[in-house]
Amino acid sequence: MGRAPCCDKANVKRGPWSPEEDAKLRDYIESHGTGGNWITLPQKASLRRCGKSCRLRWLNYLRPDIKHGEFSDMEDRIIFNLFVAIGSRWSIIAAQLPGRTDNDIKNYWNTKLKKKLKGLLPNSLRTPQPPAPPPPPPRPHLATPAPSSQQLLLQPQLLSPCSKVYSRHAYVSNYSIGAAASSSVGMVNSVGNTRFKPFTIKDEMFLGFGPDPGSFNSYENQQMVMKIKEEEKAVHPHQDDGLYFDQGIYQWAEATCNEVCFGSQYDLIVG
DNA sequence: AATTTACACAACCGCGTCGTA
DNA sequence: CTACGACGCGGTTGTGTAAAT
Repeated sequence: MGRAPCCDKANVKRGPWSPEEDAKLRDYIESHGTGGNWITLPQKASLRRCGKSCRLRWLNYLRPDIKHGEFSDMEDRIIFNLFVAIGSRWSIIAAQLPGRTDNDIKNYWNTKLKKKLKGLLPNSLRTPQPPAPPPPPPRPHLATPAPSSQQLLLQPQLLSPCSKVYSRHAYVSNYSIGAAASSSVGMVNSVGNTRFKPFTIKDEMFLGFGPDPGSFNSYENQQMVMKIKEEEKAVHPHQDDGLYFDQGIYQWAEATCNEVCFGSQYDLIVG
């Protein structure tokens, strides 16, 4: 016994929407709203379409605030960074890109961005994965050497407690994330409200995440971020902590980065 | 010019979740 | 507590079009 279909498929039109159907749906929603019930909407709007199809058409195409056209470099980075951090959670990623839909981003990722990323990875790290290389030498300027991503992959116990946020994708890919959410936990729990500032990273950069000093993982890094935070606070006394952090880190990253790069090899530091 | 292939994106499908009776 | 309906999400498929042969 399968699930009952959501509509009578025999009496419902499928396939591409005509301009007339678009106009009917748009007119109806603009004058009546969705009424909170997509199932009954097509009948009310005199459309021979499934309610689900109407919902999709409206949300992904007809909504007035939809942004069509090319993705910007900044949008590319946000998508890339979030995908590495949280995987294929398209709706969450879309929440960070005003005017873009989850479907749009998913298509864009599958058709373009994935290839773009693949082109940027060194041959040795493209799928299938080769045998594990020897671990990189410890970073000289860290008080305590951070585990390499390879080590993290092999020793998953090292990932707690913050691994919930910067998920397995980061370690498995052996590639960096360059995203700072205002709170590493908030990013997952209340992503809709999270200020998100993307930036690119380079090999020599060491980043901690989150405005809470406890989430940093090297003393030097913590000091650096706290310093930036204080400076930001002096300049923008009316903004809250999360924003100081994001702006400060962003500026720091910009100042440290000489060139823009995706997927630069990088040892992810887990707080 | 005709055909094939590759690509982009719109649309569908099925499942999980949530709210409600 | 349970059943049911509706919604939302992510994976997959379908379709139109441009590029290549």
